[in-house]
Amino acid sequence: MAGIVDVAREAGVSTATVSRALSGKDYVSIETKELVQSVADRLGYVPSASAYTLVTGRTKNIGVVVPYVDRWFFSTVLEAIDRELVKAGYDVTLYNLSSGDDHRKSIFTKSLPRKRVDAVICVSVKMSEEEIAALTKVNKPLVSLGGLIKGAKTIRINDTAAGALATNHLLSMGHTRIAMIGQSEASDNFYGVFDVRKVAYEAALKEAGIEPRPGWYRAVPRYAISEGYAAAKNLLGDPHNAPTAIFASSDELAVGVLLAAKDLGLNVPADLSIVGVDNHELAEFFGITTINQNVVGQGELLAKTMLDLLDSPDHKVPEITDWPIELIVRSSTARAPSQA
Amino acid sequence: MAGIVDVAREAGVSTATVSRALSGKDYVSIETKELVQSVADRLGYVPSASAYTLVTGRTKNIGVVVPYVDRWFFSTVLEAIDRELVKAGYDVTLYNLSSGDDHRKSIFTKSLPRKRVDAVICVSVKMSEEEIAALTKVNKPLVSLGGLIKGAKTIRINDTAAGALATNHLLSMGHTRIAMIGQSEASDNFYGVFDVRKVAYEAALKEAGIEPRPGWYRAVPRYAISEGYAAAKNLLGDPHNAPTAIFASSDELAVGVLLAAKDLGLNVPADLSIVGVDNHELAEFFGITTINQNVVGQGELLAKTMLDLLDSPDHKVPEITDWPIELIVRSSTARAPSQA
DNA sequence: GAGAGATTTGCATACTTTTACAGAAAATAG
DNA sequence: CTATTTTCTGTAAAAGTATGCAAATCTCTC
Repeated sequence: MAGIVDVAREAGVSTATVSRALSGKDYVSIETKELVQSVADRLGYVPSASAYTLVTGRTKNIGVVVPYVDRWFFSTVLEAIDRELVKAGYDVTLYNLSSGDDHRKSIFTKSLPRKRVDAVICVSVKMSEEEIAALTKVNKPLVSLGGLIKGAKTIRINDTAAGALATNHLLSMGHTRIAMIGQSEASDNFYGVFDVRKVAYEAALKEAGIEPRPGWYRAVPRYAISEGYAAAKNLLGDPHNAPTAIFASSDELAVGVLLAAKDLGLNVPADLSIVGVDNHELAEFFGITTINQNVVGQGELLAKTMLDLLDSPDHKVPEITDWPIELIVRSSTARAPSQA
Repeated sequence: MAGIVDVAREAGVSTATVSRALSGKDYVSIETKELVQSVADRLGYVPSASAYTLVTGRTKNIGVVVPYVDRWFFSTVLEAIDRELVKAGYDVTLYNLSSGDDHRKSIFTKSLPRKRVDAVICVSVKMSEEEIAALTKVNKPLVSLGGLIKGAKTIRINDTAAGALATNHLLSMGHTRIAMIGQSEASDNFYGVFDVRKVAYEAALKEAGIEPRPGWYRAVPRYAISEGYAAAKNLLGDPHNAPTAIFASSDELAVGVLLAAKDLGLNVPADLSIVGVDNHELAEFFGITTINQNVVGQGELLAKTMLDLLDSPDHKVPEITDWPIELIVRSSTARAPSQA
């Protein structure tokens, strides 16, 4: 457990010189620098992070708040964020909201403001007014992905555009019987997109002169293959009154739809067109037409935005950045079957 | 930015009393306690983590090292670990080795020893001798999942038993033409199980008097549906010389095998039996016979073991704990087809 | 009422590092 | 060769909290 005084004594210099030699950001002769360096190595000296933080106020640590970590979107974006931050010399501590509501409070009132982190990144978390206030009060940079946090820089995809893009793609191919599977507002943690995409889907239908049928929107609690499968089985159950196209709010749901269709003997895309969202790895494998939202890219931009903010806190970043989306057409969509 | 001195002044007591009142672990009258509490609340005082750490030596923070975070096993186990640690009042900082090799070194030589964490948990990471030495030198509790780290408490499933269990299940149903798909040693980070399970599979075959065919073991770089699909297409390509059963080293691979079989017009389990490993959510959905390793349970035990160690460092924990596994028979395995 | 014990508080120190300040030595300019 | 600037190093003062020690108050008991 060698401290800075040990290496100072051993090297025959003051602790100030040791500090300067190792940080390398001030005048120090080349010889002493090398001497100190070698002594530090020999003693296995590593500066104490807490002392560093106490005196500088910087932690070199960023908090990342997520609703879950064991779901595709979040683990993927977390990986991307981590990679960027780590490149810049930051550690990341994880604040997982799914660990329980009682814990949630302590995250926002204790952990986050406790000078543990230099900044916080929120990924699709729904926060209360007080929580936002608690965070902004301590005056830490705050950027957010997806969720809408007043006063924080936010990056998101335009879910209205996404819903319209998917629906219009199907409409343009002659479909009029279009159903949708989206996420229900199941969790307090997750800033879901359930509503926005649904509204866009319905608006696009109306624009085309089609009245949306209430029974053709299905809300599922999670983006999982099994959920998409069950919902699709339901939607497609009655062959005489089934949609010819399904817009699934995630690719995992879309895969479930595809499998359900196969099990029902339906031909995709001849009998049923499917479009998903995400450009998940599975979408490529199953040939599913999807809306690419490049989750990794979003995570990287998020992290870079945060680093910018950290470098120059006064640097004005636009409040909301819309991340581009694009339709990727694969083999799960085709023209609507001619009305038999 | 109220400090302890501010609340002390405001409450008309000493900082020592404030500290004791808020920590609640020493004599302090009920009135002063409440007074201090209310003043602290009013001022929005939260103790500085770095000052606390500096004086106590404890960080209330645990480092978790993973090879990746965006893969099922790791995000699942991470979620479980986090939940347990958070319950006990610890934060977790994430050290993701996939962020690059240059960064990897700094994790083990800088971040981890820098008194940032009270302990470290390693999940299936392959570590060099020096890395282990660097960690044990700083004398921090270290527990490991899966990987084999000399001197650290390790929890793992017995992969030899897993390989034997799967293979024997197939043998017991009369299969003699059994192939296997496993993970290749692709990554420097990941302490893979490729070898152990393969050896067990071959041993079980030999024990049954069957000589394993080299071409019937396929190594894939990742546990992904697409990889399993491709490997299976390959294995099953020649109908006259195809296996009647495939042991896939993960359920995701097994799903890929299942889909490949379907595409080839094979009936599962009549024509082909499949057994996976993990008891992944998908295994239940697809009805795949698998070896349940209860990843969540492993993560929880891992975290609890760590907490035990933190409470009583001298408390002897067995070096290696074998986590129980069990065969879950579903509809993907059946007796071997009678030799036509 | 006195002594023993329990309870309550304050004083002062320690934890480890960075950095402003100042002074000394070396380099450069005129 | 002096005056100025640049380079180098040390001294000392923070940063914010926990805690050992001592002093003071209170509660009993005999």
